[in-house]
Amino acid sequence: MVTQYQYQSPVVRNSATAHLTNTMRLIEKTCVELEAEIAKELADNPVLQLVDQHQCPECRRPVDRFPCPHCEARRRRSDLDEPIIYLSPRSAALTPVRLARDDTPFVSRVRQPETLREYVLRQLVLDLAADERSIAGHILDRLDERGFLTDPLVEIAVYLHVLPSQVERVLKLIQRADPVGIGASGVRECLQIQVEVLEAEGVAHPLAARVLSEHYELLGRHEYGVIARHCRVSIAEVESAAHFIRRNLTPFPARARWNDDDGSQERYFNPDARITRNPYNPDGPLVVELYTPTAGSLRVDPRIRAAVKKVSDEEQRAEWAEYVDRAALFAKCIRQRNNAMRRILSVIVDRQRSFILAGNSELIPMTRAELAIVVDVHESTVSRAVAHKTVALPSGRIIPLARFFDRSLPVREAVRSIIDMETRPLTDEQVSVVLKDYGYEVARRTVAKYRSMLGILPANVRARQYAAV
DNA sequence: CTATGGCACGGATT
DNA sequence: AATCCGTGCCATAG
Repeated sequence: MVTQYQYQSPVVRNSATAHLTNTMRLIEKTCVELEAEIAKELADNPVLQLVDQHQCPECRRPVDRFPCPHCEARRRRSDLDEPIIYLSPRSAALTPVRLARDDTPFVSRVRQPETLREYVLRQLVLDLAADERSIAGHILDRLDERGFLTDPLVEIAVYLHVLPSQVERVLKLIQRADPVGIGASGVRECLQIQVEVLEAEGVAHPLAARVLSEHYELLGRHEYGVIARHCRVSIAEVESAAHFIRRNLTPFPARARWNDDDGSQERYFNPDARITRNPYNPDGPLVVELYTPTAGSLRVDPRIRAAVKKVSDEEQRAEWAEYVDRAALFAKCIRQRNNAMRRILSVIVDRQRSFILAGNSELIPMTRAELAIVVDVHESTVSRAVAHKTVALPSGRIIPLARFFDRSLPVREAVRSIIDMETRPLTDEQVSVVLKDYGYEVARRTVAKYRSMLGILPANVRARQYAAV
């Protein structure tokens, strides 16, 4: 295998291979990342030219506004049966993200969708000294999927060669940042932190903190009577504290906000494409706006190309010719990337129309491999194209492109609706039986998995909740 | 005894 | 080749 080719590399030894590698690399990039990539290349390569900021990237006609009126006019046509895709400069649709000037790891590495790690870091930037940032980053990297930090504090300090007290300070900040309680050592500490923070915000229950710190085990076993005796208060008061805890605290803050499926809490920004209905033909094919990082298109500056040929000095000419080749290569790769994205999106939007319009339960299972065959690209290309990217749906929701390939989403949706409609708590086994009527053959164990993914408590606990009401 | 969650295995997917 | 996902088995809690 050829070593990773870099644009900075002075010599393009094998242009065919380099071309492939580069296209792959670019397909992986989200629109925002590509914007940075292009900016860098434009700065590095004097031959590369961004032509006509007022040119439609789709039809190449000069335009004074986006979306391009000509392309928009195409949307009026109702005789098309394929999704309409047009390229649109992101800057025309969205406020551009300010690109980081310095190379602080957390700004420049921002990917979409925004991860918990970045979300938390952004909140803390101002509170952290430069050397504390790397501590914060390390801690956030080490969180398990529940959002807890299982490594001992001292171990982290040793690993990073810093004082434990420093790590402690950073950890404290993280624990109190927005998904309150992440970075705790376990559920118990997590809940205690949440109570603390809520108290500071003026939301408090007289007994909650005490019950949590002194009678955590009993609370888990719902032994309210015993707790009441210990604290010398009535059972009703303990129950009210328990209710407060259930109501206001979450044992898994990371999961509640980030790994949920219901969409209400998703925090994705800067989509790579936007899907809308065709206003002129609402029942016709959907319209996809595929965002491109730049207005206009990239090309080799023709004046320079001509001038290079006339350079008499052999060595000089070779050097410039290299720039020309590299610029041409880069422009071609960008075009190819956009083209691949377009073809892939077109098929996805065509197939998943009802999912896009109606919601999770309508998702038609499809694999990246299938799509690769239809679009006639390698499956790894599809993988790269959908990785890390997000699309805005007509509803305004922004979802990861990879969600279109989630086989179990409709089943999970069914699980949710079955439990929503239940009159008495159904056990996982019973849910599994009901699912059969819906046409989903799912093992009991799998129902349990989906249920926990949805953040729905087990049947026996739900029974208590109903009783409490 | 029943319901659930952890662990781990194997097959599919990437 | 690595990762993800569904599932079976088993221990545990109620």
